[in-house]
Amino acid sequence: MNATIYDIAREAGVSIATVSRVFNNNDRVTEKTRTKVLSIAKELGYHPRAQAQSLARQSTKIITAIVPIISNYFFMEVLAGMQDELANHDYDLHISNVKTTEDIYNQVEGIVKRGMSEGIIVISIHFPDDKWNELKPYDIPITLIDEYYSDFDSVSVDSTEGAYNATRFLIQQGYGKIALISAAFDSEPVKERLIGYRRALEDEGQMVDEALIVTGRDNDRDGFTEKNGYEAMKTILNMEEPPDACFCASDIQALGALKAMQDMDRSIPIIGFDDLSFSKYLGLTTMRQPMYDMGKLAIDKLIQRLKNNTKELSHTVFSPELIVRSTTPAASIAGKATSSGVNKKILT
Amino acid sequence: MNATIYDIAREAGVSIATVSRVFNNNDRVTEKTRTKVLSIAKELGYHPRAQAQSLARQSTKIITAIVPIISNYFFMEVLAGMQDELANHDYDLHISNVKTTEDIYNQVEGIVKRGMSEGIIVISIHFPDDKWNELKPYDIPITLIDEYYSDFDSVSVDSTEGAYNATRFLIQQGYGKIALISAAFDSEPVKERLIGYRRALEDEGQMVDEALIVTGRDNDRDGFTEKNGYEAMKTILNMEEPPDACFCASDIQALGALKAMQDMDRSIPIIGFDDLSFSKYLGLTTMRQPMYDMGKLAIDKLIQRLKNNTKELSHTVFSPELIVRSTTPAASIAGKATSSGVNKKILT
DNA sequence: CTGAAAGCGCTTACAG
DNA sequence: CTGAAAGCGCTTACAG
Repeated sequence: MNATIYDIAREAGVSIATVSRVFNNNDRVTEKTRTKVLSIAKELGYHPRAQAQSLARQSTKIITAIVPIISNYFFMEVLAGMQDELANHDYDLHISNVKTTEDIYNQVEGIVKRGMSEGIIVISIHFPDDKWNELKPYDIPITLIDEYYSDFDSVSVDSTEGAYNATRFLIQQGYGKIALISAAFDSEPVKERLIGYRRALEDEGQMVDEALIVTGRDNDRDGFTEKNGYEAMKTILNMEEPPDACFCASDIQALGALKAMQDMDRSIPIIGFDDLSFSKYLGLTTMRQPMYDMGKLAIDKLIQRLKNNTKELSHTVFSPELIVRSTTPAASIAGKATSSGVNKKILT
Repeated sequence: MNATIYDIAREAGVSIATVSRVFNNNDRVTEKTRTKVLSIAKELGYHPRAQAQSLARQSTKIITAIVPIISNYFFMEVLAGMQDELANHDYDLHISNVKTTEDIYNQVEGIVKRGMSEGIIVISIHFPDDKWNELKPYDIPITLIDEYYSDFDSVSVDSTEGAYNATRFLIQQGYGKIALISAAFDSEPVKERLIGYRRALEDEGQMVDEALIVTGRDNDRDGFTEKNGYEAMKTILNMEEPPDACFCASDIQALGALKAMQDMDRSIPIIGFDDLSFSKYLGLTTMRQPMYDMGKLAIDKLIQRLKNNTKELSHTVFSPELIVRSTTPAASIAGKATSSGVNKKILT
């Protein structure tokens, strides 16, 4: 069952060039020859070997996605979008995940150098400009997701704006003292969300109370875990003077925070960030990142560039969209029962 | 920056064989030669091309995972386990997803034939035995996840047993009339769960009431969606004589079902199936599938076989573990308030 | 329409 | 320790 083009050629009484042409749908082959080759190929279970084609064609038809870790809802949704878009094109998807415990740049560079793929999508990896710059000479198209660098195509979300709007929304709903559940402080999106949070408060003439910026102890996945949110909310609810409402850096943490409220039988309004597929079913108000679309668009951009490397750079920055659900009732009505079953009680 | 082994050899004044040996850590190279080659390689940004190595070595160092669709929590957790285990080995992960709208077998066979990888993991794809048998002659190790075929290594979960125990648990908790929220009836795991559900009722001397077996209209992802569960639960709660409790074929549907209960401000005990990472934070009682471990184990088995193809076949069948949380209080106390905030009211 | 031959970038016995 | 050469399985000008 490991027939090669030579076996087919011999059996069919043609040259290997002809066999190759048949499999490449080259029209300069008689129908008769084609039929014969195909039937023999089928008989012998022949199929062109991917690596040999890649080498001879100098093109691998593979796109590599580099991700820091796979078990994360954000990546999953992005990946889903990538897969769906890829289905429309003649490329295979290869996934390389880099260990965040080792030098990330070296790992990324290694993947780029190996030349396994024709194009690369880097998801949620943050480098200073000079590092990205070092990657340019390899001359392989790179598209960034959740990151910006001037010389590569990119698609990202304005986290600062999202955090700003989330915080303002809470203020508009009538809440004065707003906490922030943060994730790892050295995470790039977290930094941006912190800026938006601070800016919103400042624009309202409020002093930022650093004690109100909390995060859980769990630092797995940069703190973007249910557990982290759970711990953070416990901290918040145990404060001497708890806040009136809370902006949470991610939906997954918000889920943990919601559970903490239930366990303590208390509740404060909360808004998340992401809009994961299950958030709708949690009644969670959140700032939506179009993750699936980001994945699709990134593949689209990369493939466009693969076709035409001279096309101008394209940077797309999505604005997170406010999705109001039931975890953020207006302060004026917050004392009353809500149908969500979540905000049963508002702390005073 | 597209230096090849020839460029390095020329610059270093050695043969390409020597350069190759340096990069393969062959010890029959003088330290001096090695150092020189390495420094020139670094200077020229050289790195062995993956495809060329694969072709020459007749080994690709790639494992392909074939999945029907990626945006599914089950796959995501399995994939996470695979990635983590793979990190301990010298293999790259390639992901091919097959379209369920086209002939799945042909797609799988095509992937196998292309010879891109040395080993294949097939996740949640179900074929009759003769189809799996057709794949044997290709002589590439295949490990099945969530499926069983006698001649390939496999790791799966006993869905029937899980459903049986879930149903019995509900009965033991004191509920008499138990509904089943099913997903697509032609899905293999769903079929098995249905069997377990029926068997449990029969063992209790109950007639199976077909009207109590419902599913939502949403048939995306075989019906394993929040939406499907939401719809199904609405149907259930709108019955003339609603059931006392409900076994749900998946946690993701259970999440939708929980939301339906909230929206209708009613509630019945519910048990799910999967134990997704967020289920804990929903307080959802469920039958746990060790998805992450399944992924790890599958990679482990595949790599063992890659090392020694004569080792005997290994089939692992996990038993789902009952995880009791707050959505399934005993009937005797169900009327009282629970701290979960979910079972606020039990239908009578 | 078809074939002979070079080339893709490596690895690896075989000699020395 | 090192090199010359064959080979991995294809593709693709170049001729005819």
